[in-house]
Amino acid sequence: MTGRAHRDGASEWLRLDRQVCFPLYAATNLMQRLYRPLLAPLGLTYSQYLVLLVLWERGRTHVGELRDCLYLDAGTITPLLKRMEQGGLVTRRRDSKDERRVIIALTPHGTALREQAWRIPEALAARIGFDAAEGAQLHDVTTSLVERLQVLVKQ
Amino acid sequence: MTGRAHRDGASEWLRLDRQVCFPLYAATNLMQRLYRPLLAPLGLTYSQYLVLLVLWERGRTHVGELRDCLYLDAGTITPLLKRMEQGGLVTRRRDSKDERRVIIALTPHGTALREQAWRIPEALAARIGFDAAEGAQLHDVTTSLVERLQVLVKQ
DNA sequence: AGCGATATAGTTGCATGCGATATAATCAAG
DNA sequence: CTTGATTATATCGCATGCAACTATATCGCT
Repeated sequence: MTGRAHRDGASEWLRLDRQVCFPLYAATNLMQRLYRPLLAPLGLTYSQYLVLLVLWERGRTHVGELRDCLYLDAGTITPLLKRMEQGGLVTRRRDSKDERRVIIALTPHGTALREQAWRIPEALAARIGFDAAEGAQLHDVTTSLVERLQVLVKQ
Repeated sequence: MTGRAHRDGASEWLRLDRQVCFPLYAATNLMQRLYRPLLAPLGLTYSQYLVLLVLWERGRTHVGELRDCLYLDAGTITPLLKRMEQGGLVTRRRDSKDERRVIIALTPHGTALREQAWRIPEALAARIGFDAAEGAQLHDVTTSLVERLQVLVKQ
């Protein structure tokens, strides 16, 4: 492979508008910027909101389950849950059946937020103005990408 | 609207597997986890790599142009560029034509990294194993989302 | 020239997000 | 029963990412 071939390869592969991952990255940043003013009145960040989505469905879980559900690292989820405990959203206590585990459960305040939160995704969908087909396509493409990436990250 | 209707609405809108933004968020995190071990040998983070993509195309720019290209905030891009200057990747100097601006240019080291970087997107595409159609669909869907979100974030 | 408005970067404070490492509890093989 | 391996969280250091605010330079209007 010649130096010239390297440069030609670079021209193709290194163009910003050819990157698949960059619009994903940009969309995620912009999306969180749209969520922020909607979640701030509830005292929530986007990742805290995701934790609550899981808890509102399951009632209670443990740290590892949240980590797996949200595709996060242990070093991310533990401080996140401690901040949510400080904020009165969840409780953390060791599982008496297995003292390695920590059970995460909703406080009354965390439970009550559900009644205010359910309007947020609706409001956002309306604001973005997706029609059903576009929204479904985006959902399906990104969900299948997550499934594929998850396997690769685990090796 | 009754309390019962609220809860029914919540059941639909607040399910994690119905969220459009969550798989976007998860895919971005996983994707950066895949990039990290490829970029670490070059001493780069993902956002630093994106800055270099722009500079390899344009040669030199100023801070605001990078901020706009990458859809980042001023509070993100300035410290990022200072770290890249510390790392010997770029230079920062005031524009003599307009002292408000700061010109960002590549150092020889930053320029030379292009010869090692061009294999990264290729390697990643191969690793993820997208066929051309899937990759194109993902690119198009997320790119059009970015365009739409960009308008909303600017108000 | 003078001055208020605008544009461009920088600064501060806070919340992620992750790799590497540490700690404690449970499991498993003998 | 004991001891090494495994599992479940926690901790630490570093790099983002953003809102709010600040400082400086340029522009526009008179």
